[in-house]
Amino acid sequence: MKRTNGSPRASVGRQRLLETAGRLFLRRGTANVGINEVTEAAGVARMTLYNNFPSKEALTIAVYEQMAETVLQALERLGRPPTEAARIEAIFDFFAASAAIPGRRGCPFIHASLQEAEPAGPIHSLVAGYKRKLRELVLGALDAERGDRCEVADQIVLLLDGAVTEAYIGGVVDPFLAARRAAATLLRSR
Amino acid sequence: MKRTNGSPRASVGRQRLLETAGRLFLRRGTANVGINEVTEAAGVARMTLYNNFPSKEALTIAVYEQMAETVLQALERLGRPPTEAARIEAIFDFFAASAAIPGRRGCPFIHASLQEAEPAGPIHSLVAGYKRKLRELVLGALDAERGDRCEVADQIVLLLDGAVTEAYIGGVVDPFLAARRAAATLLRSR
DNA sequence: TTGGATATAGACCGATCGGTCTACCTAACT
DNA sequence: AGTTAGGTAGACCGATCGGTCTATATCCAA
Repeated sequence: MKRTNGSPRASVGRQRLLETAGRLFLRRGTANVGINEVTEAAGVARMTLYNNFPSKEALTIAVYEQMAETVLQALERLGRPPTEAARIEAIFDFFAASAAIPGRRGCPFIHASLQEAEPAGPIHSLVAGYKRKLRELVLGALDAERGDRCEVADQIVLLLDGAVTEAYIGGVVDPFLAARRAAATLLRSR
Repeated sequence: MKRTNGSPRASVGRQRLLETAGRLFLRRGTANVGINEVTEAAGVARMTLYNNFPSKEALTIAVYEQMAETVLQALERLGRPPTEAARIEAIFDFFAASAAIPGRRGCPFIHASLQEAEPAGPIHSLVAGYKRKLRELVLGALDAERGDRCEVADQIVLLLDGAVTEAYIGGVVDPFLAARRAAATLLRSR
């Protein structure tokens, strides 16, 4: 066999497929990107996809699982600035930079969920889990003594969702400016 | 001819198609609902669709144009409660009720935009226009003397977007409660 | 060197899609 | 009564999709 040691799952083709599919799905949506396009862009044979994933749906799920891990890890790597306001600002910085990348279509996870035909299913569960973890992360960035921590965390998540969405849609001129100022006001008025 | 008076465009089949397609598109997305399903559900022949619209895309645009008109008219029909706070509350009531309808998948316009393969195009323009008009409507509900009207309007739109989205995703337990309280705080801290 | 697992290109399949065409029916106006 | 526009049912078309199969090439380990 080719590799005696190391997980056979960690093939180079598999990782290339995950990265390429992720990039294409982000820009056009899971349903609008075909198997042929993914494999060709990844420089991989179509059979390599089906040797690593049982179906396109399985590839899709793996793509967004990895993407969620990557995003949450990047957020944790922001560290812990000394003040609550700075910690929240850093989170807004992260998502503002992310939303500004050309080709972005709002939150990639919401995009994935809205591409599905049915509202339930593994992708929807994955996205719900990601958003809950994001909320936990925001909660952890708030001062522990704060009595309204939970509500403020919810509110900041809503502002993030709204800002990322409007950065794509364009109904609000500078959504991240508005969202940051709103968050600052909410933090101040404890 | 069948009808000498009245616009021939206002055919019964055309309106049935718009309503049926709107209902199906809302629940499953424009790309996940086929022409056959729309015409069968509308109780209309496939040719009736193509006698009233040049293509599925044209039907889709007409559906969301009518939907935007309907939503904005319903919001204007909320009237003008005496206080600013009550006017904003009424808007949140409207969207909370709308988001609670079974089968809803967040904002229907964002859903439509994210179903498209490409980020530009008529649907995206339509959605951007709708969101701008929504922002204008919120702006009009704020006290005229308020110096921070524009920013607060932006912020409330972000909260609405976030709440409608999370009502679908489920990452926040009671998104409209959090959004209302955030809006109240922002209004108070002028 | 050889055996065996992996990757490759590409033909192939059935299903579905948007869209067209045709033949027929119905019902209102002259 | 006859004309005619609009609606209907359904066969049909080309394109695309996800997925399978096969024959060939590659390369590591024994």
